[in-house]
Amino acid sequence: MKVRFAPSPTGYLHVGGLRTALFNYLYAKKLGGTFLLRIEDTDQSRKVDGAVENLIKSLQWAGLDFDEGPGKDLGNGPYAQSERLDIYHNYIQQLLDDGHAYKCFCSTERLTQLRETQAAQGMQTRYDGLCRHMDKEAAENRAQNEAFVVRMLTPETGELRFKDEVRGTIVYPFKELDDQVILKQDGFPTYHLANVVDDHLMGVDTVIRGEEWLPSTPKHILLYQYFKWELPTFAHLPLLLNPDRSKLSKRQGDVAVEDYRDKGFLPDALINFVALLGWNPGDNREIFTMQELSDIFTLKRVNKAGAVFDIEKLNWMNGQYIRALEPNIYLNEVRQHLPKNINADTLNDAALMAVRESLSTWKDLEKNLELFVTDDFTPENDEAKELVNLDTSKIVFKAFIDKLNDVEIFDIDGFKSTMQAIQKETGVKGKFLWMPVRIAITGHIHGPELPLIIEAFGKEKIETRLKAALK
RNA sequence: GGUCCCUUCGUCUAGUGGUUAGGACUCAAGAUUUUCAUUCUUGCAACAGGGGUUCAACUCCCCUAGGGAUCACCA
Repeated sequence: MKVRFAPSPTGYLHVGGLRTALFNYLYAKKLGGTFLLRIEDTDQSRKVDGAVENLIKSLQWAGLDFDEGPGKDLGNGPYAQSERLDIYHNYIQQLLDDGHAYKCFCSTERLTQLRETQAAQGMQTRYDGLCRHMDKEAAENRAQNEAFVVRMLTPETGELRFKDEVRGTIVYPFKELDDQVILKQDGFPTYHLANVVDDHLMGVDTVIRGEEWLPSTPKHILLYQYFKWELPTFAHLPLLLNPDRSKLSKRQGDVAVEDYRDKGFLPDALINFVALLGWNPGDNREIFTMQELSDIFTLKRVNKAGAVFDIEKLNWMNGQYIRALEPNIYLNEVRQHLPKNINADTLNDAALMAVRESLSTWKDLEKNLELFVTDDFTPENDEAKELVNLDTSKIVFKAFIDKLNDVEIFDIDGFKSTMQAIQKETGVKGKFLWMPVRIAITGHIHGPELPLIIEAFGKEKIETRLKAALK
């Protein structure tokens, strides 16, 4: 069993592409098959430097390693279509010889004009077949010194019916099919031809791709029939949508996988989130490792309707992942995702642990960590000022300073019992006991749990700030 | 516009003829007797509409409406 992910190198990996790649990957792992990566770079005008490297990097970041593809030749390479031109030419010639394709000399201008008049008349825009029945010999002669493209011949009547694993049987009337160009003037094949030839030659037997390919699937099937090749299984995935339900696109938010990486999302969380878009396990579980996903993945549970990419839920899920990290892994990750303006040396592990529960993404580190790196601890507003200046607060501060030499203050349980002791001594309790201490040492009304702050701050810092608050 | 696909809470979804239509995110309230957060509890919130079929339809069929994709010498 072999599946493939066949993106065109546009410069980055789209999250929709990530979802397609993921489903292919999961399906291959589930069935013990091969996950192949092929680069569909037949459009020279859209070449982007470094796009392939970037694509592979994003795939790897997400944990989707391919078994076969660029750099991993299993005997079916090369895996970039721009390096397979001779192969395509052979098959196109075969189609020509068999009468399943013909050379077309129509100019771009004529075709554009044709489309315009058709559109103006409310007609379907399609090739009018001018070169379709041209004498073969005449065509060969013209081809000697005229530019041409090759079009595949499509039946004029009848219908094509095929089975889609997620949608069931789909029927297209042949008259809807245009004589698709399969070889461009520049000598490159179009997607349709290259895709079919490669899938066959590379042994791909299951095609899992986005729904946008559904309308061109009949053309691909026709090609398989012309070549007398065995048809692969098709499964068209529902689209990922913008909040307005149009196809997920730039302008309405981030679509590149690297954008999500840069915004501080964990690869596992992104994968988990995207897996649940258009697929579900059939029970109420929502958090899955890659292994769990591949164990239970099945095309039968893929939905038909498009799914809105809801960033709110991704945020929530990412927070779940951050909180579920083993402490040492968490610490290591945080240090790698520290904002540039924060010096890692100024932060101890206790401070990093203190902010963990308030993180949704690594990007939240900056604002949450601020109180641990700043020297400013003046009360943030009038309410805060009032609380530190209360008579009872001063009493609490004094009592606290007296106990500063007890080491156990600085661990969580020790601090709690110290506070209880102070409560007993001073009679101050609740909000009036805790808040003044918080504000005196951080300046803020809100923040992580006080014991965690105390642990992270250490004696010296607390002493100076408490003494300052007494004045 | 033609063709094809789709339609359960705002969003992601469960559901396969008989259910108080379930879960999750978001939002609201409460609790965790220090805040925010976390966590927990509770709550708000949906079968697009109309016809059939059936003792019985969210579930099956038809129509309508709405949404989407696609109609390139781009993938």
